[in-house]
Order: sequence, then C-alpha cells, then structure tokens
Amino acid sequence: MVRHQIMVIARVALDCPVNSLFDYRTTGTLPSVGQLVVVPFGSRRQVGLVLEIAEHSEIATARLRNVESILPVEALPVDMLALIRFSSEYYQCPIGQAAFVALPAALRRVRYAGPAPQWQYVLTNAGMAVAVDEFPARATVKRRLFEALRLSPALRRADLLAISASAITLMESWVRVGWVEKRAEIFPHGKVDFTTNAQHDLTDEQRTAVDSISAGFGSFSPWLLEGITGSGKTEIYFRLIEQAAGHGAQTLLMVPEINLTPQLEERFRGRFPDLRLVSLHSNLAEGERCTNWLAASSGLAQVVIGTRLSIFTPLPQLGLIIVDEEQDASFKQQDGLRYSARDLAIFCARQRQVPVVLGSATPSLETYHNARSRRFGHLHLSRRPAANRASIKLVDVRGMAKAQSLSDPVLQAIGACHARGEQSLIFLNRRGFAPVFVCGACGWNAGCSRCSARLVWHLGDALLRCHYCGHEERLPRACPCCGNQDLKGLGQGTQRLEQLLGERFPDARVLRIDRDSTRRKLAWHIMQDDIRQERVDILVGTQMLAKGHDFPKLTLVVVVNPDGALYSADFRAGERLFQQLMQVAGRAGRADLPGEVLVQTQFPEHPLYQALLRQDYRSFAEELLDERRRAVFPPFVYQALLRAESQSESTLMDFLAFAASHGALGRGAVTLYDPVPATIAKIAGHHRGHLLAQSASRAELQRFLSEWRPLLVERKAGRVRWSLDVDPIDL
DNA sequence: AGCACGCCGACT
DNA sequence: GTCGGCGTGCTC
Repeated sequence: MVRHQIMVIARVALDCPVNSLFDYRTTGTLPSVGQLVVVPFGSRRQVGLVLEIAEHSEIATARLRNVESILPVEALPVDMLALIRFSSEYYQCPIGQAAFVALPAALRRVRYAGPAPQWQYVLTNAGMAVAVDEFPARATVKRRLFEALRLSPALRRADLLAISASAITLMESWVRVGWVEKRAEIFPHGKVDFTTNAQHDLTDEQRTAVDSISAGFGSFSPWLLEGITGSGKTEIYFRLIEQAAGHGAQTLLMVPEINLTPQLEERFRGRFPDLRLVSLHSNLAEGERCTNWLAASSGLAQVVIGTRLSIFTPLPQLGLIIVDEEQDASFKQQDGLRYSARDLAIFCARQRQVPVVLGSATPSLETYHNARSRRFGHLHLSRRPAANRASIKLVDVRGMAKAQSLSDPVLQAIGACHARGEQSLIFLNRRGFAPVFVCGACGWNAGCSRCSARLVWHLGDALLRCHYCGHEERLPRACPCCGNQDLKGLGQGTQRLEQLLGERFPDARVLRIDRDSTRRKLAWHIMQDDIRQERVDILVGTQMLAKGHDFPKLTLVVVVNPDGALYSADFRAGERLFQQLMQVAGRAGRADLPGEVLVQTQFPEHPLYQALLRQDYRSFAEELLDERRRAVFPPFVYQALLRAESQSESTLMDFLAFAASHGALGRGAVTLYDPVPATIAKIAGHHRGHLLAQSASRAELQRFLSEWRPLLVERKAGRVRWSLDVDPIDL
C-alpha cells in the first residue's frame, strides 16, 4: 500500500528584491513561523525567515529544495512578524528586504552559532595596586585608559574605543599581566551619579504629564509632549520608564542620532544604576548589537535606547514607547525600506496597546495636526525659567555690503562674549571657503562635469570640490573660458568665516567643525573635549553642531543668513528652518549663564522670524497648517514619490512618462503629477527625476501603489534605478 | 541583491 | 580565433 506522504512546506522570506516567499520542503525538526532557517538559494546558502507553514506548494515538487537547518535563536514573535508585513506593504518594499532590516547582521550569518559573550573589563586587586604614576607621563593613552578603569566599575568595548583605537590591544595586555579581569556581562552597572541621581521635584506640568501618560499604561494612547530644550522632557521620560519597569514592562526610547545615545545612556545609567539597559544603533559592533538585541527580545533588558532601527526589536514585555525629537528627519530611513520609525512607533503602540510619547520642542506639522485634532493627547511644558533662557535677536543686514559676511553688531557680540571668557558658536550651513568660484571678466563659474551643481572652493589644498559626487580638481589659475586671471570666490563658507574670525580676533582660539574638519576618526570626539575643557573660544560650524551637544560655556549663537529656506521650492523648508533655529538656539546659555542668539537676515519682518523672536512655535505652526490646508499639502493629503535615475536622460524621461501614464489606476482618488527633474537634476552622471502621487485618502493611495508598483517592476527598458518613497519628507 | 547565461568589441 | 563587457532573467 502506498502511504500518502504529507509534505510540510516552509514559506520563507529571503533577502532579495522579489516580493514573494520561497517554498522549501522540511525534513527532521519542523521549523515554526518566525524562526530563522538556513536554505539553499540559487548557488548560495542564505538565512531566511519562516513566515508561513503550509501543506502544499504551487511550485513543482521536483523544484523544491530542503530547509537545511534552523538557527539557534528564538522565533520572532507574531507582533514582530506583523510589523514586518505591515512595513513591507505600506512602504512598498519586498517582504524579504523588510524582514532583514529588522535583524542584526550576526543573525543573518549562515554560520551563526549562538550569542557571543560581551566583554567587560574590571580592575583586579593587583591592578588596583598599580599607581598611575608608574606610567611614563607621555604614555597618555595608557594613563587615560587606566584612569578610566579606576573611575568606572567596568568598561565595555565601546568605552575603550571612545578612549583610543589602540585601547583594546592595551587592555588585553593588562588582562594577560593580571591587572584586569575580563567578564562576560550584558548589562554594565552605571556609575552612580549623585548630581543627576538627586530626586528633583517635578513641576506641576511635569507631574501632570507623568500622571496623564502613566494613566494610559496598558492601553494605546498617543501623546505629543511639547517642550523646549531644558523644559524637562528627559525627566518625564525617566519617571515613566521607572514606573514602567516597576510594572515589569519594557520601554523603547528612540532618539535621532547615534551620537546622542551614549550621552543619554550614561545619564540614564547614572540615574538608575540597577535598571537593565541596552542601546541599539548601527555604530555598535556586530556582536554587541546582536547581544543587545537578544537581551531585549528575551525580555531581560528593561530599557532599550536606540536610533530608528530599534523599532524593529522584539520586546515581549513592551509597555511604553518614547520618540524623542520626533520631528527629526533621521527617523525616516532614506533607502531600502523607507520607513518612518516615528510612524511605525505609533503602529506598534496601537498593536501592542501601550502608550507612545512623541517628544519635541518643535513638533512636525503631522504630529502637531494630530494633537490639535485630538487624535493625540497634547501635553505642554512651559519654557525654562526666564533667567537662563536664551534671548533671540534679529540682525537686519539689508543694505550691508555683500562681502562683509558678519555684521558689526554680530562682531561686537562675539568680541564681548570672548571678553567675558565665554564661548560663541557661528552657525553656517555651508562647508568650504566659497560656494561659488567665478571669473570676474566673463562671468564663467566652476561647475561639476558630472553633476548639475557648482564646485565649492576649498582652502588648504586649493581645490574645487563637488559636494554631491566628491569630484575634485585643482583651482584653475586662469578662466578656462576667457583666459582672464581675475578669478574669485563668492559667498561664505565655514572656512572663510574661520579665517575672518581668526583675523578679527587674533587672541581667540577659533575652531571649525564640519564634515571636513571632523573626517578623521575620533576628531569630533577630541574637539568636543576641547570645547568642554574651554580650549576653544569661537566655534564655526554646520548642521552637526545643532544637535543635542551641551557645552556649558557656550552663551552666544550666531546664525548667518539662513534666508534661503524662506523661499525654497520644498514646502517643508520653513518648518524645518524654524525647527533648526530653535534647536541651535537651545545650544546657547544652558546651566547658569544667560544665552543670546543672533540671526542675521535680510527679511527680518518675515513671519517665521517674527514667531522665532517670540520663541512661539505654535503660532507659526498654526500659520503653516493653514497654508498647507489651503494649498492641499500634507498633513491634509497623503503622498508617495517615485524617485528614478538613469545615465540616459531620455531613458529616465521614458520611464517616468510610462509611470505617469497609469493615472487611471487611481480611479479619480489619486492624482499623479507630471514628472519633474530632481532639485539636483544630475549627480555623478546620473539624471534624476521624480513623480508625485497624491491622495486625500491614505487607503486609496495604498491601493493605487500596490497596483502601480508591479507595472513598474515589469517594465524593463533601459537602465533605470527607481524606488517608491511613501510619506516622503523631502521632495 | 547575487549569480549565471548570453551575445558583441579589443587582445594574446 | 578567445577574454570579457554588462544586459537579462532567475532564484523555491
């Protein structure tokens, strides 16, 4: 008698850009949904995620191959699988690629054998007996490392790297001589910090916020927590986390920048040395990230601090999600699975029935609108006490000679600040010496041959550099167009400001901080230390100085001509400018010193600046919302952007025209606009273009996209790289 | 994404 | 005559 053999099929998501699962036969131990398996795929073996178990397959039996093995990791819980499915559908990304955004790289290795221990270094009794003076005075790394060991109960790999790249080798040699013991532990104990550990009383507003949010523990409740720098948001987070942990619940705290996690982590550990905290961000070593992820997914970690990717951490006891600086653009992934971690946080909170807190001084209009229309609760923290709040002033530079980049009032303020022995920060979002290099005779200006962008003059090695493709060329001596030798740089870059300030204030120590000056490994780290140790008087820098860094002696912030954004093509430019200016203003005068912010502008009467003067984001946000409602822009409409690029302009335009010809799929509920060239129409020889789809209904837009995308995938005519960006934040 | 198969230019 | 360019198509 022929026994009918029941076949069990595992349907597996694999990291390849095909929006379907792959069927495999199973032998031996049956994998379960959510488990990671090793499967043969083409000529390779790959790790896949089992998403379904079935008894039949559409694929001919002869073509089916076997699941090779099951990785020694717990299966992903169903809510994580649901999140993966949702983000794949919503962001129009193949399921396999969505699945693997979630996993630490170590778990994607076919050879994964189990969790690697995470080492911590602790001084032994023998080590304690060593005096720092036994090291030669010039052995600075040795001294610093040893000092760090004595001051801290335990050092992790990451701590060592922060001290020096060679610290690990050094530490291992101390392990061998018996000064240091190496332990495998996941949760380092915080060094108790009595300054932050002091239980300061909450203000009434803070108390209200904590009580309102914690009343919603155990149910979905979204909150906007609005409050400027220094208004005490972090304290509210801490109290909530403490309460959640008290109930045995885990908290996910998301922050925008990798650089800010160690700072917050330190502070948190100091405050709650006994809470088990892990951090998750892409700067962690592969092993460490995996360990931390496992600690979170096992429920062991009570708190996870991380960047956007931490939204994909399975948290079995999740009780609270906090998104700090929710308006920050870094919560939106800009390639592959183009997710918004903030929006997914709201999805997760609903799915898991937990509160989600969106904290911001200057909320995104999307969030602000949600709060205003009562979909979100709205909590407000007043400004910090007037005594140490930065005052903002506008400096009208209309009619000022163009060449003069810093106005007299600004120079005076910098001088006065320096005279008081305090630090100032000059903020200019332009690297290099001069952004335009022109011929005085014929008007020729240096452009990039591969991009539709101007070359920027950089001092030092006397180069013209393209900020988009990295192309560099020598500074020409004569105009390549007319031979004239009268070539000059127009406009201001950070290098030119640095030079100017150096000449103007010869006794001040000027430090420039931008991507160029911090390119070297650890350079930025060292510079931050120099600033804190007051070895610097005047800082000149770009964006990167705006965020989070707390320099107590910094009391003056100057913003040089940020007017460009006022009349930008991007409808979000104004919103972003205000947010950025408030953020920069937050750098001035913390601690006990009053701060001052000067904004040099040609449009002092512009409503944005007028609202800024009053430090009144709300009235400005109201105005912007009104504008958006009238112009039918987000958040009153939903958008998806098709981004495409090709070496051939005509191939690009053909593709976009093809894409644009399917407007009928929208059934009248979706508008497809005409294809347009991107702001920078060509980068590194690739022409770039966009096509915007828009609808008043999120569901209609989704339905449209799910029918539209397969048509675009099908079409193969010429080399076009393209992607869909759902809820784009820059057009 | 990789990787293999498949048809057209410059080389030992 | 081949080596190799990347165009196209497939992976259960």
